Amino acid sequence: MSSPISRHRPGTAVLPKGRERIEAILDAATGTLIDEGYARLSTRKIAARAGVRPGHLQYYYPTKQDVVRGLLERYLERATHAFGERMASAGSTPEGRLENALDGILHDQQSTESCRFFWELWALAARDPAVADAMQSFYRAYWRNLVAALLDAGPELGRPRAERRAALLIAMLEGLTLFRSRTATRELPLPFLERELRSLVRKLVSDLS
Amino acid sequence: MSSPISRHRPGTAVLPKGRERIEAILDAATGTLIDEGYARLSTRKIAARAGVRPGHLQYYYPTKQDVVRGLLERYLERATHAFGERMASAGSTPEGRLENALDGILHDQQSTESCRFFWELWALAARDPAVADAMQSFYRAYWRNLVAALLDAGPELGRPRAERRAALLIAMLEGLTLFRSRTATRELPLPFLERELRSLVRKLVSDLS
DNA sequence: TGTACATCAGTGAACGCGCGTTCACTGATGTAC
DNA sequence: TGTACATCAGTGAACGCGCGTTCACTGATGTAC
Repeated sequence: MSSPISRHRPGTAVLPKGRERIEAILDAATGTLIDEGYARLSTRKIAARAGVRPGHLQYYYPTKQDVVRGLLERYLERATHAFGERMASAGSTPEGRLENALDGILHDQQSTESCRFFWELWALAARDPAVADAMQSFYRAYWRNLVAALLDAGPELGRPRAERRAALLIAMLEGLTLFRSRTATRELPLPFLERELRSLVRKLVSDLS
Repeated sequence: MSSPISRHRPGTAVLPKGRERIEAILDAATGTLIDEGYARLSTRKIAARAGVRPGHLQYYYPTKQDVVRGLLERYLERATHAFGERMASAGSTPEGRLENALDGILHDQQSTESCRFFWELWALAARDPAVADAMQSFYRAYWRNLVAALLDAGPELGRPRAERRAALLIAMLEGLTLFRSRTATRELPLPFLERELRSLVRKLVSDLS
């Protein structure tokens, strides 16, 4: 859960009203980060968007850095949770579960917002150790889930190979975000790319060479 | 070549001294972008680093946006050129050339600076259409080169399939930058990842399914 | 149930700062005759 | 070769602005008795 550092004492109580404010602030911060990027993100904009006075923001988050860390924590927690749910549900075969997970990831990527959000985070992680830590633990969870899914679908792979392939798969999926929007080339339509990706995943699960 | 917009008239001449200044300014801007990120990049820092007065910067680049576009143009031109050279040289077999290109890319990724630079660019491209355009034409060139290399090494692939696989390969390579530094998980050592990547590339070249 | 008090939530003015950019100006360099 | 002039390069002060944060303060809400 998001744990703001209050103005007065770190362990101070937060009433329902306060909890709502915190959510509003993190929503506003996330929205502004996505809409305008970190370079244009300011505490005053966040405050305005959250319907709060500039000075009041400091009551919940003493510094700008704290807000960013707060929103990051909340976002990644939710993402990790959603991913776990997706993997757990929709049982059927192991291969089917893997496909499900893939569907979910690719679906998330369709939103420009979530792509933008991660692009900002990658840049941010290079500057702020706390962001880097959060990202790392997010990717670790992501990776472990994928390793498990690969091993489930192809137990004969062996753990080391599954671990490497899961990492490559994540790299590819993250890199694919660049082919959304206009960053990378758009000469080849995404649906074809996705089909090729799925067949590649099938290879990653079965090929032992 | 970098084409600055002078203060007085767009088509104005640039003397040797001016050309040196421009290089110094772009060097300073690139360095600051890498060291501090776009969020902390300021014209005054660039000017200071380039050994130029704040007001003088505007003589060569009227706005901050112009400097950024200038440095981007220069950087991507150089990168494209270097990549082309690498592909052209070191003849031997088509497979060998592909390996060479791969070596070059992976080698570049070893520098934290170049990773950081691209992370900034991805975030930036989402905000500035000019940056997005530059990135897109860069990736298009990159992609075309890779398609040619794949077809060279495995003509039986056919162009459409080679195009898709080249795109996936680029996505994976770009995504791999996240496994450098601390952004993604570091539990599995990179050399192993790279070995797996190379064997995957061999599959991409030969597998027709 | 009413009162007193501690705690939580919110306000408004102000601070000092670095920013991007402008502008009138001076100096240096090239060019034409 | 010397001079006059156009052009290029560089200076320094100043502008208005939005920023992150502080602080003394007020209002609202919960809690103990």
